Amino acid sequence: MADGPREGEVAKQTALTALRQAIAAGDVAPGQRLVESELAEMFEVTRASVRAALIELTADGLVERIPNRGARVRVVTVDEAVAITECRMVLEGLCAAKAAELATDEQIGQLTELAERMRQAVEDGEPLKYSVLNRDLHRMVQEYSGQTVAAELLHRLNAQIVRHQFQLALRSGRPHVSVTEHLAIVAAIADRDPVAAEAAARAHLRSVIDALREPVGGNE
Amino acid sequence: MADGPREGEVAKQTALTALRQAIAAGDVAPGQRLVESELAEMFEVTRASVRAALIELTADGLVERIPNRGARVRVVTVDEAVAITECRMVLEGLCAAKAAELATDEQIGQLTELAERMRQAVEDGEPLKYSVLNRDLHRMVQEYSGQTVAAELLHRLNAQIVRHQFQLALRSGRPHVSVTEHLAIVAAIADRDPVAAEAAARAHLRSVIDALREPVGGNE
DNA sequence: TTCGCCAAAATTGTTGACGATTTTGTTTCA
DNA sequence: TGAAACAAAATCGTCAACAATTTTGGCGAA
Repeated sequence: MADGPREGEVAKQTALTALRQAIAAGDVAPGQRLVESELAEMFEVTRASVRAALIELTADGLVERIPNRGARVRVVTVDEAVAITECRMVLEGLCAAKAAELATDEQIGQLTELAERMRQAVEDGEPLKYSVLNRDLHRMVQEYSGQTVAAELLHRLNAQIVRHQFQLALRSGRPHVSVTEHLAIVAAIADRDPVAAEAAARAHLRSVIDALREPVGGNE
Repeated sequence: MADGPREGEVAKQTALTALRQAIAAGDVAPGQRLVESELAEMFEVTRASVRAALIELTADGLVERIPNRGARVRVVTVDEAVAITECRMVLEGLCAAKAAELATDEQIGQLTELAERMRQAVEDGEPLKYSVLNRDLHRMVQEYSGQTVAAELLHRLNAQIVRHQFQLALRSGRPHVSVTEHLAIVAAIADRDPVAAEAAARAHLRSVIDALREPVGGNE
């Protein structure tokens, strides 16, 4: 559970980061009511700080606030998750294309090295490790693209669907189809081919969308 | 300038809408400091309400807030405007493609009618009218795409670059090149051709990017 | 019983005041 | 003269109390 204020941090930041983490970790169920006074006591800050944090989280799309009726963690339906992933698809496509244009040789080396580690992780049957590397790869492509605006948008969108992404990662067989798509993205960037890179990124996200739509498959 | 609180509206909403409008209308210069107590007095609300509004506007990317040092309206450089428009490019491409898939016959009728009015406005040399119709068209495509997530993202991105868009609209000759691009988008949607619609939307935004990069041309 | 009404409780919205931090202007010393 | 140290002002961050709103539970009448 969430603990008290961290030393040296201001109150609002305390509440903000604590709430963010609690939502991301699933400590608070989707749809659960977030009573300001409760949170204030829990995080050992005042209501004003909690309030400020809730307003910010609302803007981030993580919580829902109804006037005079309080806040609750927003429930993201599968349809919404699909819509969000469609946006991710085009935005990550943009990043992949720009990364193919702008990445330095050293950055491409980092990417290919990471891709190899991903392949290895799948081969060794380590889905957790693969999941971490997966996240790293997406972040790396965003960074190397130089497109901070798209990266920022993607960061927000990802925060909204952590739950769905988590569920997806648990599906058996998912890493095997996913890894080849990732390798294709890296290969296209290494080839300095923006069009192929965008196509590969979009193909990957398209496959994620299809997986989201499918009924829950067997988990490992 | 902004007036006092509107009857029946809560204080925070008052401050929020007033500030939004003031920034959009350019009543506050970019980079100008936004002192909470000043705004509170100006809008006749308390500091807490102004604070809440500023936090929300910060999340929207309209103002910048530095801890203990206050808020100021964010200045969007040309480079940032380009990056934002690149994101708009892929997102509007997505909307155009989905609109081509999902739009009803009646909605397509609305689009073609609007396109005709745009053509007419350019022919009659009414750039202001064209600008309004332009905005309407983009909104309509977003609505008909059913992609509310993308529409929401685009709404935010547009709010950040109103100043640049305004400057762009004043350039002579701009409507003439822009209108054919718009007609192409509508035509592709009417043809129910998602690929062509996306390509047309992206071509249009690509042209906007090029225009943004050019030094300020002759204004009318 | 069931519906509408009213009062009590819970919760959010607002307010003014206090404390902390940063900036600015001034003084002092090398 | 120039820079460091200090003091004062401005401004943001936090707090506890109060007001307004919504929800909940009970009561009585049809």
